[in-house]
Amino acid sequence: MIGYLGDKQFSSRDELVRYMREQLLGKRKVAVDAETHNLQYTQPVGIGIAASGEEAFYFTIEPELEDEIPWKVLIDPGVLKVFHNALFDLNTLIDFHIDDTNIVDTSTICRLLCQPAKLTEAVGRFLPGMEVHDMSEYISGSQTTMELPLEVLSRKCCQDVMATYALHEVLGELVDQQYLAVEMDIIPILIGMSRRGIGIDHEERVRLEGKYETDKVYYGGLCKEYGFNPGSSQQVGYILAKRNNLLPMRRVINKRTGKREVKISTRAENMVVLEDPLAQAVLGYRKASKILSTYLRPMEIHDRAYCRWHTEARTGRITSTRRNLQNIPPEVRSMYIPDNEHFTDWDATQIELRCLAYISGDEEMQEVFDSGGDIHQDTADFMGIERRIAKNVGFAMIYGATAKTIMETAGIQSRGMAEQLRDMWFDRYKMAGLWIVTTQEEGLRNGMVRTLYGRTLKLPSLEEEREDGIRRKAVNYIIQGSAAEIIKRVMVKCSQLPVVLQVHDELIADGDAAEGVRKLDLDHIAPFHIPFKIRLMERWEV
DNA sequence: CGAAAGAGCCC
DNA sequence: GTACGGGCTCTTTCGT
Repeated sequence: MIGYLGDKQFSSRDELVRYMREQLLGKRKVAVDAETHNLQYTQPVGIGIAASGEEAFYFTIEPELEDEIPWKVLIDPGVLKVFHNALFDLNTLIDFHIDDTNIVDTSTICRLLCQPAKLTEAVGRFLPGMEVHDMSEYISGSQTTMELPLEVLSRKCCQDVMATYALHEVLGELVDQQYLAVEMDIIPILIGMSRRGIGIDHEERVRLEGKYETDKVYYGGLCKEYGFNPGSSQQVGYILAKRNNLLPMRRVINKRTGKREVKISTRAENMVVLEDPLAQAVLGYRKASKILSTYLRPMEIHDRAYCRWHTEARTGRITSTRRNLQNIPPEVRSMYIPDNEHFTDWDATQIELRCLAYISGDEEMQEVFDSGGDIHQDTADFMGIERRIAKNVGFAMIYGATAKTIMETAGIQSRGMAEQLRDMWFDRYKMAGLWIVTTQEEGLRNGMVRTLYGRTLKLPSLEEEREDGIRRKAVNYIIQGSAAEIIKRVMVKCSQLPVVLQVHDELIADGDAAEGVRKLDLDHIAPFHIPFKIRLMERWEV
């Protein structure tokens, strides 16, 4: 079936096909949207194509695929294909071998412009008068698009592509084209990673499950003897309080009931210091059950590990979802195995502090990095403290931590001591310190900051967040966002390698890619030096 | 049943 | 009297 939305009338299908041929073939740019069975990724049921903001065509996808026109257009690298959320559409259309080199994505453009990325919202803002609808207006919950009358789906899809086309006309030129190109190059890479997945050694998985199951049963049994569920922080809090353990209390207003409540915090950081063996049992239980329920059990039903990659993090970071593979604890990494004997791992060493050194223009810090020194050791030597603590202070600076949190995370006795450490850090790295302060002020004034490559990151407003929170974000967004965009450029440069995983400052490829990585000269990808540490391993190691 | 809260895993 | 940036997922709890 072919659908049409526009102001033409056709007396026959042949006439429509003829017209469509005229309108679509030979165009340099079209907007595309795929409709799927449901809101999860599945098979596409139809695609919409528009070569203008005024009319669009809809093709149902049938087994015979008799209509060759959409595919002729979509496989052509000479045609710019505009999507709104290309990551989704290209993934659903993967079996049709759509060209993915000449694409652009209006949702990414919206995000780069700090505008709402949802199609209905973006259209509402930039194309008032254009009609688009959210799928939720048509279907709810478990319903599928299949249950919609064809005409309704066709009309909706046509409206979406027309809007996407128009949105690109309006916004396309407003963003930095080079920056946009990197974002677009990332999309096929992420799809490739999503589809490739990672091998699982199920024998190893079973071994690990046995180990943590034993722990869980043991600690769980201990708690059961005392009649409470260690999985319930509420029960844990009451029991431990009754046994005279000192834990922090929080007075909080329950959002649902509006009543004031006192809550006992049973977080691990609060409980490790307790003498009570029951507290330690709870911690043992939590550790084991976390690893079982989040990292081991869910893999039982899967041959390989797959996740979906996204680019919507506020700082421009890439994230992994639907079985997050970016937070696998070292304890269970051994169950991930390569398809080709090895994994090759390369990571950008201390990329965030290097960003800070470069962006702030801090010469002391740059000097340490340029001479191949160890920044944390340098800090430690200057301050006369352990490296571990110096490292903590360094991170605290990037995160904008207060003296109190430095004290807690670095395990320092007094608050005064933590303040002293922070002051010494400012003294050692004067420019960086100055930059942090001025960045906070500018962030507060402008409501946004800019990264290394010029991406604008919006900060929360004073209505949404306290001033000190905004100050911290101003600094951190620049550092984290800049590191993220460097890594994205690295990924694009590594696009010929079989990369299976990205963990923020680290990439992992299947097989021995060490030589391939070395050849790419990644150390000079940014305007400053970033050494990449390359490792070859037989399974995912720590 | 779903949302919120609390916890804990990663960089 | 004062919460460290960005993520994701799991379990419990509680109101509907």
